[in-house]
Amino acid sequence: MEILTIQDVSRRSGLSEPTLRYYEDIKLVGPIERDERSGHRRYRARDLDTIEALACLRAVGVGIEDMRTYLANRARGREAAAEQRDLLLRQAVRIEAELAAQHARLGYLREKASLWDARDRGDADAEAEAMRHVVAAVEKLGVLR
Amino acid sequence: MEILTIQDVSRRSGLSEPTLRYYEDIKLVGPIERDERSGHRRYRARDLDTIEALACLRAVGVGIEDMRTYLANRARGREAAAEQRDLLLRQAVRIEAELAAQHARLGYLREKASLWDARDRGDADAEAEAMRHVVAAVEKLGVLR
DNA sequence: GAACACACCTCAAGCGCTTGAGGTCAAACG
DNA sequence: CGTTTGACCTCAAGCGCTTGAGGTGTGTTC
Repeated sequence: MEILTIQDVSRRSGLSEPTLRYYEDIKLVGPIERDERSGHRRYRARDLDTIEALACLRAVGVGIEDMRTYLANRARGREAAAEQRDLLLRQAVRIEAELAAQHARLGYLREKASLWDARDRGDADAEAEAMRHVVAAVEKLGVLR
Repeated sequence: MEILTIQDVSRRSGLSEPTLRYYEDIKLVGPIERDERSGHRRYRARDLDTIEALACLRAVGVGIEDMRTYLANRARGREAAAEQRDLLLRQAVRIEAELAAQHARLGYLREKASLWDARDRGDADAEAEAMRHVVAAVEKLGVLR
């Protein structure tokens, strides 16, 4: 029955100390026990388990409300397994879309950079060429119109 | 010399109306002319040009301060071309890193989903197997320690 | 025993927007 | 000619944290 400081938990979970305090404020975790004298947070191993799971979800861009749902499903166990799976699959689909978007963004940046590179070198032909590539990349970005 | 409403600009740039107002508030663009009677914003073609450029930068995750730098470089023209190119390349590198991170995230979500799927089906063997995959995926996520 | 470092605490403000409430103006309808 | 519709306005609060200020507690050093 080990006791962990907020620093320990921060290091092991990858969440910052303010984030850990924040998660407690909004009752996503805890309430966490406190040291009588100092008022400092004292985490238990069970708290760490939960927090590590949340850290993974956060890393994949899951929002607070979905985290609450996740914890609730987890508490219900096998009974809510199908819902849990679907929640995770929906997130996976989201990430796939973002992945495609990132590719388009990268293309745009590279083309735009080479446009300014051509300008820097004073190469008018390369500049005109790069301009066309930028226009094409912007289309893929799907942002304008 | 066409006049554009905020709605026009929103549609063409892909930025929401509140975002356009916000950008004016923080003096990233404008000040934009107003209709005498109604006080509504009236955009000119030059405004739209700037805003479209900002929309692309925003789409690729460039922050407000870097946008300011970008606009300043652009105003300086060829003279600041090298700086402009470097700013864009730095962003490209950032996106590449995020791309790799997204792959890891996607892997984690897929494995975790199949873990809960196994639980849902009550397949203990598949569950144990999926658990190992999850652990491996978490490593790649690089979040816990 | 005083002074320091260090980990922790709380509280408030900032980021880059989004959402919503509440109100104004202009044209169109009955 | 009153009213509805629609696009616009401003202002305030919310999101999910991060950053910073200002203060307390504990353990080590001189």
